[in-house]
Amino acid sequence: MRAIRSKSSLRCDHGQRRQRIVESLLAEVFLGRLKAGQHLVTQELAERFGVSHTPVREALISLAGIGVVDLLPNRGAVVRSITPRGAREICQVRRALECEAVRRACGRIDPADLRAISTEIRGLVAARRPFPGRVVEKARSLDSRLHDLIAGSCGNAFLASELERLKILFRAFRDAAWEHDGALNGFARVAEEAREHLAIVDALSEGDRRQASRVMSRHILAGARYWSRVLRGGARTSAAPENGHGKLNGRNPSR
Amino acid sequence: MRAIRSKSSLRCDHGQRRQRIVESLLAEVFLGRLKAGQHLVTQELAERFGVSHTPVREALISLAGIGVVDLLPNRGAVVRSITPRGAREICQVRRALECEAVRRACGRIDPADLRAISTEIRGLVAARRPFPGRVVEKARSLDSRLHDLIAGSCGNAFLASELERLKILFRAFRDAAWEHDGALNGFARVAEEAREHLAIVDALSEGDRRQASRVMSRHILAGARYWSRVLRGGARTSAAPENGHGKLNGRNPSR
DNA sequence: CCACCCAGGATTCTACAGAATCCAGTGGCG
DNA sequence: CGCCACTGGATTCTGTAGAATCCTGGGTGG
Repeated sequence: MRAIRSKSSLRCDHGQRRQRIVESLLAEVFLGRLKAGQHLVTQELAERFGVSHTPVREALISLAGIGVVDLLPNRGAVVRSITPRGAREICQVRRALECEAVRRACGRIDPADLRAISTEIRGLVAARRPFPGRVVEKARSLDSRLHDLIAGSCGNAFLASELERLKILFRAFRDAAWEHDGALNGFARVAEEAREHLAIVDALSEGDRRQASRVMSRHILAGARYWSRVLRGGARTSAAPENGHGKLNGRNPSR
Repeated sequence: MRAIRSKSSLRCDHGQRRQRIVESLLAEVFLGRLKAGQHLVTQELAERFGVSHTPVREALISLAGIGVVDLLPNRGAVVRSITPRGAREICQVRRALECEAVRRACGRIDPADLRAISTEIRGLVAARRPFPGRVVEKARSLDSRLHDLIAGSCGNAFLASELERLKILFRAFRDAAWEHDGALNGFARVAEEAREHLAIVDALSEGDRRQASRVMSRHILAGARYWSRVLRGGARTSAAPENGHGKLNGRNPSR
């Protein structure tokens, strides 16, 4: 049975299956294909991914560690509800940490990196007409790069890893919002975001911690407001109320 | 083979073994029995806990999610080094989040709870002579209760769960510090801590967010300074330099 | 209404394959 | 002659699969 599987296929993803499954499931949650409250059945997932149930289970444990699913003893995993309230809560935490990071990064970032990213942001704003799809993609990538630069330069590796974790949870809302919104308000938001990014970069360039923290705070809150507005205006709420019938009582979460 | 094991022991914790192992390992890390850099071997742990290696693997994945161990692909788990730098980093993150929490908790906490905890703190300070051991224990419990009260009242469940996670990591330093310090500077710190706690409670009672955040920040930093001082002054550094020659050979048995 | 039973699924156990490390023996070089 | 790099096998550990065991929830009959 194992001989049937080609050796090369085993070699190439040995030790990576759990991670691959984690990423696939994350993507599905973020794309809304797996809705909040949905019961994740080990065996189904195993068949779908073409592996046995053990790595699936381990992937679910990892996801529970990240906070994407809840693990109920002897009953399996359910996708954690992403309520508007939960989104707000995550944004608040992220705001606190991003502000801390940007304060600490002040004066530590290589000015050349700042200039480079500043140039790119300006270029993005200037050239956003011809290829709208690409522009959105580029905007995401720039946002990610700026935040990574700050996290990486804040001199606190633990803080950086926490921000990375939050970014994963964050993408859930961002991508869901983009999907709902399409190109409706997206451009306005891209432009707004670019302005916020420039303000952050400027504050960093001048070494003004207080200002950097302030504009970062505004940036996170503006993003949160935009996403929440789009999602509320959209067709669905991304929350699943049907698991509220009192049975999944909080055995203390296994993480 | 399985018939030898008594059925009752199997039945009583089925579905909880992973959790039990996680907690045991956490306790051992915190008590210093498992030192930073130490290699955790699946099979040994399985034998020690009387289970197979699957739940042990899953427990290690959970611990990696918390951040207590590092999972190296194909090489297993090692207890994450607790360097002075890492401790400082965690403290910085915790400070940011505790300040955020206390700001949000301002005006939301039941005044009766505040009065009760305030009374207990004063009682602790007054009565700290007769039973020194008990006093330290009580001080820990009070600290924990105050922070839990704030986290639980900040109106942000996600923030509360993040703080809970940090508290777990935190205990590593705190308990290590207590162990080193014994009763040397402990009483001074207990008294100091009590004053800080009272300041926090007072600020909360008055609904002064800015002040609450300020004293909370000072409280966290003072604790960090105390622990770092004790650990530096103590006999060992709580980091394991002996595996620094790049090999990480797991020859030393894990006990 | 309560006790019992059954199906579905979660958890754990056992066995085995792949990968990394370790160690001794060998040969080259100063 | 002694020391170091390299190589081959042996060992140990991790990762995966399939089977066995156990738990939960719902249905059924008294």
